[in-house]
Amino acid sequence: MRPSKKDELVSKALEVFYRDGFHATGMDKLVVETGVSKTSMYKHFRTKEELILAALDLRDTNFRTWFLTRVAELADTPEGQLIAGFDALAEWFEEDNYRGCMFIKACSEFQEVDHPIHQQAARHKQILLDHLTGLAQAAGAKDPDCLGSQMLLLKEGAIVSSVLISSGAPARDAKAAAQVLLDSAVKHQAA
Amino acid sequence: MRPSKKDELVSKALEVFYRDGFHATGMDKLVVETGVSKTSMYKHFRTKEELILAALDLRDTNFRTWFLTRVAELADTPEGQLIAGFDALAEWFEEDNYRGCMFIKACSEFQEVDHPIHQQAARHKQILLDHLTGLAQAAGAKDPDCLGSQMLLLKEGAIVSSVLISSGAPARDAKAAAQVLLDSAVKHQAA
DNA sequence: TCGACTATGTACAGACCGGTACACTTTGAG
DNA sequence: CTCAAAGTGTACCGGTCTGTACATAGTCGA
Repeated sequence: MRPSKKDELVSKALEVFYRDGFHATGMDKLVVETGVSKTSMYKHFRTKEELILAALDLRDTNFRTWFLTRVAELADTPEGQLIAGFDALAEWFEEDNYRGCMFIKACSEFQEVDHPIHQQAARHKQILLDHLTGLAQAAGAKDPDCLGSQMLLLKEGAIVSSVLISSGAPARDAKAAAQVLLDSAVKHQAA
Repeated sequence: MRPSKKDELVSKALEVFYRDGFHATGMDKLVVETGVSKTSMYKHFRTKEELILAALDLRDTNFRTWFLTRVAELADTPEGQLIAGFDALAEWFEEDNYRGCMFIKACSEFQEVDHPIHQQAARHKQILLDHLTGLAQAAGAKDPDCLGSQMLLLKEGAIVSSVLISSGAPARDAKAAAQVLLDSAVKHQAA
């Protein structure tokens, strides 16, 4: 099938970028790994940046789909889902090829705030934030924006820490923290 | 003076690496920015990696010195210092040239866990973690390891979020979260 | 079978990478 | 002043980067 060819390239590029980084991955390496010719590659993507953006877009879709699905499997109340997110993270951290958050890395390598890659990463995080804020609101938190932001903080922190200390432990600590914050925010509401 | 020349090179390299990233910064650019010749540069540092390690070492010293000093100025009890750390972060986020955490970026660009650069970054975080755990213990937390880890999680999360959304707001949310966690951990202890 | 058109592969351009060879300038001892 | 040792600047190495020109192979209507 023709259209899947491009998707296949993006998928493979995503894998290599995630594994080796953006600047450290040359188009030559991608050409070798995907098996297509350079010409074909540049037919589908005019520049490397366009390929990176496509890879990030795929990553955004994949990750959010996986995360939302997994969380929905683990819990069916807003409160439960906020907490379950950290169990999902813990599972992610245990994966063999876990290398941290691709969007954090993208922002590390492309730092200018107005860079398309930076902005795409920011968009991804914003969507997650909106989701968490929505859950916080549904859970009846006193200040949903604050609680949502805090949940995201804990998630980012857990991701970064898990990479830096090569351990899944941060997910557990983050989950415990989330529980305390959630209880506090909801209790405040009730009081 | 001889030793200061090398320090000067490291200092300038640190600035450029922090601003532009590691892979994106070539030795040629550093040579131009520092004004020395390439030969001199390679007299002081045998490889680029050695220069990066020296820059990270300087960063480690500078950051920890600044952080500990600032926190000590802001509070003089363990509890107060745990919270004041987030005020210090907020000030950092407001700096003009703020670009996030250099060590997170280093790990993003050099992902192999056994890479010297990765390990040096991990060491930096470990020292911070030990410090925070110590404060948590002094504050009388029930589980100092957990609380210290959570404080670090919130810090990392705030740093990452502040970069991704280009705002200092995460520091405020992280501080609020830290206060709740601290109260909870200490109250548990008393109960 | 032909011929126009599209997709692919190869080989290369021009710039830049980390790193070095070597000629040069400066310095200090005698 | 002489001369060797140390420090400096320039020009360059092979390799790799992103991106392209061009020749070839495959496809489809007539």
